[in-house]
Amino acid sequence: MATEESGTGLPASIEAAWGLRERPGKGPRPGLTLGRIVDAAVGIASADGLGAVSMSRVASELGVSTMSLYRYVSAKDELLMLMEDAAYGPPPPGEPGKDWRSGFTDWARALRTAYARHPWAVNVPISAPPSTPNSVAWMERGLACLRRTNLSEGEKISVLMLVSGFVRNEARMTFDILAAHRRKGQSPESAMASWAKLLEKLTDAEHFPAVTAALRTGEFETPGGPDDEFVFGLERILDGVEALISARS
Amino acid sequence: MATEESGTGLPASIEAAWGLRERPGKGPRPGLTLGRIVDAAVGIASADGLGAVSMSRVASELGVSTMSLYRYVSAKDELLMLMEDAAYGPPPPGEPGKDWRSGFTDWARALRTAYARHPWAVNVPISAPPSTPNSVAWMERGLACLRRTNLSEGEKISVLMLVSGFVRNEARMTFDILAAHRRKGQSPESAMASWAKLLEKLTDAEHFPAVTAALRTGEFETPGGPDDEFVFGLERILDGVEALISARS
DNA sequence: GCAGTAGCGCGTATGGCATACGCAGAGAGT
DNA sequence: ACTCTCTGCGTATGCCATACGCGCTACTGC
Repeated sequence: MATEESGTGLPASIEAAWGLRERPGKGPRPGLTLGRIVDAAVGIASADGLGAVSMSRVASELGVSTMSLYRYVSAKDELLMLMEDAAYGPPPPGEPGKDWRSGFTDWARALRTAYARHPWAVNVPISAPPSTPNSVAWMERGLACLRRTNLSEGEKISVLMLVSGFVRNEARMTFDILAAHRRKGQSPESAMASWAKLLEKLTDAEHFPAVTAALRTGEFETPGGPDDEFVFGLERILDGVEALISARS
Repeated sequence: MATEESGTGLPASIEAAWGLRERPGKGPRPGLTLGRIVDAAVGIASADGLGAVSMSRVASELGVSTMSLYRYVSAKDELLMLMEDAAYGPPPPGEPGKDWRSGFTDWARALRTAYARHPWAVNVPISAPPSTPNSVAWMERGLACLRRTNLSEGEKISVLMLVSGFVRNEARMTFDILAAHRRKGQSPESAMASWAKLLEKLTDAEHFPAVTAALRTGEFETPGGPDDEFVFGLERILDGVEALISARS
């Protein structure tokens, strides 16, 4: 069975990404590397979106046949996992002098930047907790920011999941919806405004008083942009975490 | 063009879901309804997952040909939007006497319950802000919980997005990863534990000190279950919102 | 009552997709 | 030199969404 080895339970290609797995010097030399395959797939996704990534497209980009790829990757979702890992890249180092909150804010912003650079990454389906090299490295960096707090280890992990989930979700909303809006020929800036217009047509004050009230203030039209939405959410969450930390001391 | 009408910019089938669109008594009586199609699709998704929902499968479930469905829905993603809307269902009424926080907590828990009933719904790709009847009704209810706070309308919407995004993301993690784990033949309870085992094999104390420290406490093994994770995250976020509300008064 | 016409169901066809299977040749270890 | 494993890949299967156009239905205006 090519899907397991060394008892990690991980797919073979993911083990290869961790640098386990030596070449058994038997048959012909491989003409490809996992890295080249992943790079080609990432290039396609960056150019034409995740939907354009097909095994045959990746293969033809590399000048090989479709089925050759299956010598390196046992299924397409392994390739997707590796693409996501490549999208994250190694986490930024992090400055040791900083308090947990500003360090963690940097971490979250850096993660968001990674998604901004590779918007397709938010659409990779997640079927397992983080287990690729860069994912775990990001997790390590995030936990390191929380090291000096009085949170329990379990709480640190919960906070990490909470914030990374927020960043991912926020990135998805932002980059995905804006991209879809652009695809429909509208300018990305007009997304909120045309949503408001739509809701005005669909809702009436009797059945939707709260929505109507929100629409009346016109604040849909001046949302301040997606970046403000990100900052707002992150600040709220970190305020909540800070409250927990304070309650502990 | 069948994709637009009445200037809402909405797909025809979504307008139909809003109850706009009268039948122009011209041609033969339709043999199907949008509702029956959506119900069939939901049934398939509930039984075999979202991936099992194909136009031909839905059609054969209804005893009609594949292409008949396209008289009611102009593309598969419209069907998916309608399925998602059906998964939410109408929001619970909400008790008027409650303060914002407990009302909003109820709202979030109810939303999570809706996802728990239809785990496939978290995998419906989002390409637009909420614009189906039940989505907007849930939004109305959520905003109503925040009515008596001193937040601006824009902030209320931001808070709503923050919390609904959290619920969706948390549901995805929980139900999706557990389902994948179950599919691999493992018991859902062992998911966290086997992740910990995996990380122990992949990380060393030199390169991953924080992860190693977290693993050493053994808190991975006793995570308290996904429900605790949900409650923890929600409490943190609401603490943050509460801090904002207090700062305003 | 009758023609026109819009809406309906559906058969057929196109062009994608992931991937199972097995073959031919490479090349290291014996 | 022989064997055995690993390589690349051609072929084939069975999915998928959906464009197009035909024959039919049943209501509207005459």
